[in-house]
Amino acid sequence: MATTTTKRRARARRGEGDKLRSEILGAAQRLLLDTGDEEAVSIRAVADAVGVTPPSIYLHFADKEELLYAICRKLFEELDELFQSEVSNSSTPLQSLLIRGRAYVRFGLEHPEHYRIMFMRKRDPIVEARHSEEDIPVFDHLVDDVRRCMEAGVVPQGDPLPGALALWSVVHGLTSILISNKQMPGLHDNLDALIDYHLAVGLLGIQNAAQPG
Amino acid sequence: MATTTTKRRARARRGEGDKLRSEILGAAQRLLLDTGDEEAVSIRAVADAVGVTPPSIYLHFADKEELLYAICRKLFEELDELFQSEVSNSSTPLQSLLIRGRAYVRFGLEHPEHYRIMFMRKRDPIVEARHSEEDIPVFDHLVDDVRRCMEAGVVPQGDPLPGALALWSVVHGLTSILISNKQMPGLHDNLDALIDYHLAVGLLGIQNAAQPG
DNA sequence: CGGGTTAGCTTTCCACCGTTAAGTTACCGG
DNA sequence: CCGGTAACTTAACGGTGGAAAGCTAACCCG
Repeated sequence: MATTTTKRRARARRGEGDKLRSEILGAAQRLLLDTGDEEAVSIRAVADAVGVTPPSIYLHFADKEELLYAICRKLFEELDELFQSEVSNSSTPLQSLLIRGRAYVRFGLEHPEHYRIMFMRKRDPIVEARHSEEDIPVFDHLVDDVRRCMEAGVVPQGDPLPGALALWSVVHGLTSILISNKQMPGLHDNLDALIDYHLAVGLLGIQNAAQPG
Repeated sequence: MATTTTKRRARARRGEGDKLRSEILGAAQRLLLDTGDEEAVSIRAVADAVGVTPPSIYLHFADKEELLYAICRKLFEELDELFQSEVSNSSTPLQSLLIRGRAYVRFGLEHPEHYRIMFMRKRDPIVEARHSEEDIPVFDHLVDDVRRCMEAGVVPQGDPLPGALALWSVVHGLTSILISNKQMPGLHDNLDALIDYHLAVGLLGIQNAAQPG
C-alpha cells in the first residue's frame, strides 16, 4: 500500500552528477530487497524512490538492462566478499569448496530475487564479464580452490576450469530448483543434509571423473 | 516485419468453445518457437495469431501465467516422450541415466526459450505439480532409473529421490549456464565432452556419496 | 419458420511499463 | 550579473496485462 510519490530530490551541484547514479543503484537494490520481487524494480519505481523523474535514469544507464547489470556487478562483489570471509578459516582447499558451496546455496535461498537477477536472467553477467575479459573474482576464487585441490593431490591434475564449472553446476542447479520450489514437500526439511549431499556428489564427482577433452 | 493483424477467426459453434483453447495453446507454442523469444508471447500477440481479441484468451486461461503453465505441461509431456524414446534402446539403467542427461542438455540448448519457461521462471511447473500431487512422468522416470540403478547394485541403496535430484541439479545447472552463456569462450567447443564430464561427475557422485538425512 | 436464450466473442477502458525528444531550471566561471 | 551548460523535467508514444460490460450469432423450442 501507498507506494506513492515521495519527496523530490534536490538537484545535485555542478560536477556531482554522478551522485544520482549511485543513489539510483542503491534505491534499486533496496527496492529489490524490500519487495523481494524483480518486477517491483521498474524504472518508474526506482525513479520515484530516488525522488526523480523516470527519464533521469537514462542519464546514467542506457536502459533497464544496464541498470540491472550494474546491480549484479555490485552483488557479485558482495558475494565474493562474503565467500572470502567465510572461507578464511578453512584449513584445506577441499574444505573451502565445501564452505563456498554451502554459502552459495544459503545466499540463494536467503536472497532469491537477488539470486534470480544474478544467475537466472537472459543476459548472464558472469558470462558477459568473462567474454569481455573482465575479472569476476567470485568465480576466479572458485577456480583457484579447485586448482589448489589439484596441487594438494586431492583432485586429479589438469585444467581446473571444468571441475569448477561442474561444482558450480551442482550448486547452481540445486539452488535454482530450491528457489523455484519453495513449497516442494519434503525438500526443505533436512535442507542442510540435502545441500551437503549435493556438495558431496559434486566433490566426489570431480575427484573420480576423468578430465574432459 | 509485418506482424500485423491476421484474419479474424470464425466463431466456434455451440459446444465447441474449447476449440479456441487448444488453438491458443498451439499458437502460443508456435510463437515461442518461431520468435525464440518469451517476450514475443504476449496475450495480444497470441490473440492476434489466433485471429481473436485479447480478452478472449481470458475465457480459457485465468491469466498469462496460467497460459504459460499450460504450455509447460504440454512441453513436459513432449520432453518425456523424447526421453523415453531415446532411452528405449539402452541396456542398463546407468546407461539410461547417461542418455537421459545428454538428451536433457541437448534439448535445453536446442530450445532455449522453451527451456527457460519450463525451468527458469518464477513458478516452476514441476514443483507446483509435485505439490499438487500431479504426476510428472519426466521426473518420475528419472527417479525410476535411479531406483533401478540401486536394485542393480550400481548405486548405493536408499531413497532414490536425492540421487535423482542431484543428477537433475548437475544437468540443470550446466544447461542453464550454457544457455545464459551462448558466447562464453571455450565452452561450446568440446561441448559433448563437457556434457559427458558433468554427467560423469553426477553419476560417480551419487555412486560414491553417502545418502543424506 | 421464427423468436429467445445464451455461448462465444468484442469493445472499451484502465493503470502500468520502457523509452525518447524536447524543454526548463539552477549552478558556476568569467 | 550574465551566459553556458550540467542536471534535470514535461509530455508523449507505443506497448503491456487485465476487468467490465456489451454485442452477435448459433442453437433450441414452439
